[in-house]
Amino acid sequence: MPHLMLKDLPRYECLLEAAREFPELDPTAAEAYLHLLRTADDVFALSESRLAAAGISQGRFGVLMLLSHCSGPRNGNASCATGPRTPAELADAAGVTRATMTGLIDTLERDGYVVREPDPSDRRMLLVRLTRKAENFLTRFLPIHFRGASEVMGALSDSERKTLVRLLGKIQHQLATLPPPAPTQKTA
Amino acid sequence: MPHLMLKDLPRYECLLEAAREFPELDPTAAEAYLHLLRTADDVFALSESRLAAAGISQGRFGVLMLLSHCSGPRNGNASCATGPRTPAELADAAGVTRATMTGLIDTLERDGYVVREPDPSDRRMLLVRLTRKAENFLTRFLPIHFRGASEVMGALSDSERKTLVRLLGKIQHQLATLPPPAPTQKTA
DNA sequence: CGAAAATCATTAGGAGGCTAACAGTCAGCC
DNA sequence: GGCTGACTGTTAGCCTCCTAATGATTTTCG
Repeated sequence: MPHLMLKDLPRYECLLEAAREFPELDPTAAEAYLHLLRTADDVFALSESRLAAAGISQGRFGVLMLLSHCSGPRNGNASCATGPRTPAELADAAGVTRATMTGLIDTLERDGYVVREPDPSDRRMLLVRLTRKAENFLTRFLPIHFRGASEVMGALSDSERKTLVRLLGKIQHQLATLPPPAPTQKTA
Repeated sequence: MPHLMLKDLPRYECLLEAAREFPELDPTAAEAYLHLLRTADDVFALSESRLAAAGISQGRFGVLMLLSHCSGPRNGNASCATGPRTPAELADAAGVTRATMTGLIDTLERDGYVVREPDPSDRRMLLVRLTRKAENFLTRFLPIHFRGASEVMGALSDSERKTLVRLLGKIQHQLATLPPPAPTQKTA
């Protein structure tokens, strides 16, 4: 659900002009910043529209993906081992709250994609399982999804992709070092 | 309000493994694709948390930004000329529906950041205007906002920023050439 | 002139986020 | 054996986004 606002990015001259008023505005930084958000938003929107055409939302699709690579036969591969099964594990893996995951599972269960089953060993817990319908959906849709990603990234060569990943990695690393924001003081 | 799901990106070996099952999955494309969405989501989340600390949401902030560079004195610069004034113009500029803009203006007006005024020349229309409170807010917050963007992009040198913008531009161009998705057929 | 079409902003209802509070269940520790 | 605390999933209420339908107004054109 992209909502970046600012559909049309300001042109570089506008950034330069704004920088005269705000010395904190670094034009090249702002340009890269806005392009990053804008491009990712467009990519996200395309993915979402494809999912919507298939009748599912990003959030729900994410849950199906998380469940898919654990409901199949266990592969011994340690790197891609058992996935989440309980609502709490799904929430942690997806990066949303448990309340949100409850809502997602509600709609997925209503639409017949998953079922909740009690955990025999701990009555507090539930186990979420994909239905046949969900497996059929994934079998049908995942090729479309992967092909879509390949098409988007088809604009870049292999070395360009590596460069992009490297630059994004630097940004990620920078994000990890930045302190969390404190509440803005009302009075100067 | 980022909700990318997939908090932890799959490792490259997992992509390779998945590619054995799905020939449509191009591992380097998927890697770049996921990193792009993930990084932008993190950047967006940081920005949102700073805005939340200042007591405003991304959507509302976007509206204030759109209104800010038009309510001031008219500069003759054609590149940064008059901004939107009516709810419909704001919705178009922001890339949201008019109904959504109505809701945003509702809360902004409730909180005293904007006022609605009737358009004297067309009684269907309204003019949205920033209040003194909103201008004070922007004066106080924009430096924080710009500094935040600079900090994030501080991870990259000037040439790296140029490279990033260039690669993102290629992706944007590719997006523009891709056809819009058709509804997924239920039957193969 | 007057009816049809277009455009305006809004409302209603749904989805997916969040926080906070809740009842049920398990584990530990006197 | 029975508290206490930690953990489970859920509920309730709020926010922002969407689509679709509505009423009011302007514009267009026969």
